[in-house]
Amino acid sequence: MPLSDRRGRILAFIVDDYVDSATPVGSQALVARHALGLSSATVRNEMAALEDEGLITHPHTSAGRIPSNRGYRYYVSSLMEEHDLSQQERLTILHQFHQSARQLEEWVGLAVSVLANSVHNMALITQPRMVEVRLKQVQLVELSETRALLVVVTSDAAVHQQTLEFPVQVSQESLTRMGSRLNAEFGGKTVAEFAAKDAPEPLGAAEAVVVAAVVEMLMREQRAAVEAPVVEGVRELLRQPEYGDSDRMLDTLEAVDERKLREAIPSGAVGEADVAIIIGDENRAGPYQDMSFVLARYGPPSGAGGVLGILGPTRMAYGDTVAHVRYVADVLTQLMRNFYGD
Amino acid sequence: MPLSDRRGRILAFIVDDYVDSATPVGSQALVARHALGLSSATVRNEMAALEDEGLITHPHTSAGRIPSNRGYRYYVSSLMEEHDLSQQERLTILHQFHQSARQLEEWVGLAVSVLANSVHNMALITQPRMVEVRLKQVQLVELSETRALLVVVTSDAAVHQQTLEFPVQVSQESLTRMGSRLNAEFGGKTVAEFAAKDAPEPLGAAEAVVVAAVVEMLMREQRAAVEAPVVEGVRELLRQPEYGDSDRMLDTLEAVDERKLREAIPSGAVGEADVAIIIGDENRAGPYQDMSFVLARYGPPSGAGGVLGILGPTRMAYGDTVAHVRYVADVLTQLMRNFYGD
DNA sequence: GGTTAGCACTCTGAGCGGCTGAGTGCTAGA
DNA sequence: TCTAGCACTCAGCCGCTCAGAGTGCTAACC
Repeated sequence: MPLSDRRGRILAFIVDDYVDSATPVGSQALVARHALGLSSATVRNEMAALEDEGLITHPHTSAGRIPSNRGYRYYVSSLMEEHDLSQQERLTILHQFHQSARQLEEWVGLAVSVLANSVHNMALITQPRMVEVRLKQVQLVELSETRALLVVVTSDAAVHQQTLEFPVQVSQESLTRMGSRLNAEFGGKTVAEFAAKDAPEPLGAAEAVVVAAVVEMLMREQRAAVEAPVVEGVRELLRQPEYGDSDRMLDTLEAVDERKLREAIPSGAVGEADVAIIIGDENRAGPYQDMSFVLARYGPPSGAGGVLGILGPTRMAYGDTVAHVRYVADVLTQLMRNFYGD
Repeated sequence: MPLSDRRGRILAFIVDDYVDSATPVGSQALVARHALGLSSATVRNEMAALEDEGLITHPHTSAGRIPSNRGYRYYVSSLMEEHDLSQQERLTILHQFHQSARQLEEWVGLAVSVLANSVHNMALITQPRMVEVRLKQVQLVELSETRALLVVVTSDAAVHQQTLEFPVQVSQESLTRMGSRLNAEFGGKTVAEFAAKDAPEPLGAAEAVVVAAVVEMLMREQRAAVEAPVVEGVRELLRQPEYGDSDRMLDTLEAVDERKLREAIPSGAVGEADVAIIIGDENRAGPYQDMSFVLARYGPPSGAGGVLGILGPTRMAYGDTVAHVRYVADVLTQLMRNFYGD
C-alpha cells in the first residue's frame, strides 16, 4: 500500500541524502538539511515506521538509516520526479556526437563513453542487431590455393569474416563467380529462408563449404546477445566509496568483465518504450546483488537495435541517470534512423 | 664493474626471495633459507656493500632489503639463469591453442590470455601489422541512393569498412562495376604506389570519393601502432600485493587502459631476435615507473607482426616471465607462418 | 492523538601508548 | 676475514579511552 504523503517525502529525502553523501542519514541531519517543519523526534518515529515496512535499515544501532532495495524500488516507482536534461546538458552531449565521424561503430563507442562520463558510473552498450538479419552480400578473396577469406555483409551493416579451407583447389576467378552466384541466389534472405530453400542445382564441394559458413555466421549474428557488450567508465564506478576496499574492488572488476556481463545483462526487462531500472536482487545473477542497472533500448523500432545503459551501485542518482540514459538512447536512435533512412 | 661471485649470489637470493614473498628480506631469513655457509653478520656486511652500490635499499631502518631498479637490471643482465619451459608447460600452452579455431584474430586474443594466465600478470598484444600493407580487394555495397558501405581487405587479412556518402546517385550495378575497375587497377599496390600512380583516365566524382577513402584506410593501417593493444589479466596484475591499496589500484587501472598503453608501450626496445626487458624508470612514461615490461616481437620476420608481452610490477619473476613470453611468441609466429605459407 | 523535549544508552572510529619481533650497524674477538 | 654479541630502531598489532552521532523511550504539550 502507498505511504502517507509525509512518510513518502521523508523516504525520498533519505534516498536523496544517502545517494549524495554515501553515509547513513540520521534524523537530525535530515531536519537540518531539509527544513520540513518537523522535529527530529517525529522524523525518528516515521523512520521507525519506514523500517517496519522494510524500506530502510540501519547498519548498526547507533547509525543513521540507509534505503533498502525495496526502498529504492518504492522511490523509483512512486517518489522520484522524472526530469529531462537541461538544454546545456543536451548540447554538451550532442556536441560530442557531432564532433565525431559518422560510422555506426564509432557511434556505439561514443554513446557508451559519453554516458559513462556524464553520470560518473560504468556504462555499457550491446552491439546493434537486426531483429531479422538478412544476407546482404558475400565476397570471397583468395588467400592460397585451398584457402580463402569469406567476407559477409549483413543487413545491419555488420561485416563478418572467416577463413575457409576448401577440399579442392580454387582460384580468385572461381571464387568471384561463386560469390556472384550466391549473391544472386541468397541475397536479401534470412537464415530461416536460407534453410527452407532447396538447392536448385546440386552444390559443388567448395560451394557447400561457403554456404555452411554463411549460414553459421548468420545464425551467430541472429542469436541474441552473442557479442560481448562494450563497457566504459569502469574506473568511474570503482571510484565510488562502495568499492573503497580493494577486495570489493577486485570482485567488482570481475563482475563487470565484458564476458561476464554478456550473460548477465537483464535485457529481458528492457521494453520498447522506456527506461528499465533493475535494482539489486531484482536481477537474479549473483555478483550484481548490490548494484543496479538502468537500461534502454536504442535503434529504430523495426531496425537494428541494442541495449545501452548504466551499471552502478544501488546507491545511484536514479532520476538523473534515467534522464541521461534516455537522452543518449534517443540521440543514438535518431542517428541510426537518419543513417538507415528508416 | 661486476660484483664478486659471492656478492652476486647474495643479490640473486635477495631478488628471488623478494619476488617470492613481496616482503623485504633480512640477513637472517636469507641464511635460513639458502644454506650459503655464511653467518647473518657476514651477509649483513655484504648487504651494506650492495646498498652502497645502489643495487638494493631498505624502506626503513629496521627492515630487510629490497632490490632497486638498478638491482633488478643487474640481476636480469648478469645473474638470472634463463631457462626454457618444461615439457609440461609447453604442452599446456599448445593445448590451448590447438583447441581453438584457426582465425588470426582469435589467435591474438588467445595468445594474450594464455600468457596472462600462465604468468599471473597482465599480458598485452598489439594487432599484427604488415611492414608494407597492400590492397587486396575492394567491395562496395549500396546502402541508399547516395550512400554505400566500402569494404577493403588488405594483405594482412584485415577487413576495414566505412560508409561513404556520394555527391551523385549510385546503384549497386555501378558500384560493382566501380569495384571491379579499382580492383584491377590498384589490387596488390601499397599506398606509396597508389599515390605515385597517375590516373590513367579521369576519375568520376563517385570514384574519387572511393579512392580517397581507400587511401585513407591504407594509411591508417600502415601507420605504426594505431590500434590499441589487446589487454588481458588486469585482475591478475591488481591482485599483486603492490596494489593492495585501493588508490594505487585505481591509478594502475588508469595506467593499463588500452588507450594509454597504445602510446606508452616501449616497442622501440623490442628487437627482432629476443625478449626485451624494460625495468621501472627505464621507460620514460610516467605511470610505469614502478612496473616492468617484458616484450617480444611475434610474426614471421618479413610478414605481419606485432609485439606481445607482460606488464607487471618490477617485483616480477623475470626468468619465468621471459621464458613464457618467448615461447608464446614463438608459437604464435609458427601459427602465422603456417597460415600465410611464408 | 500527534508532536516534541529530554534523557539514557549504543556503537563506530579516531587517537594514543605499549609491546613484540624482525631487522640493522657496530665492535671486539677468533 | 668471519662471526658472536649487543644496543638500537621501527612497523604493526593490541587494547584502551573518548568523542560524536544516532537511536528508542517516556513524559509533557498543544
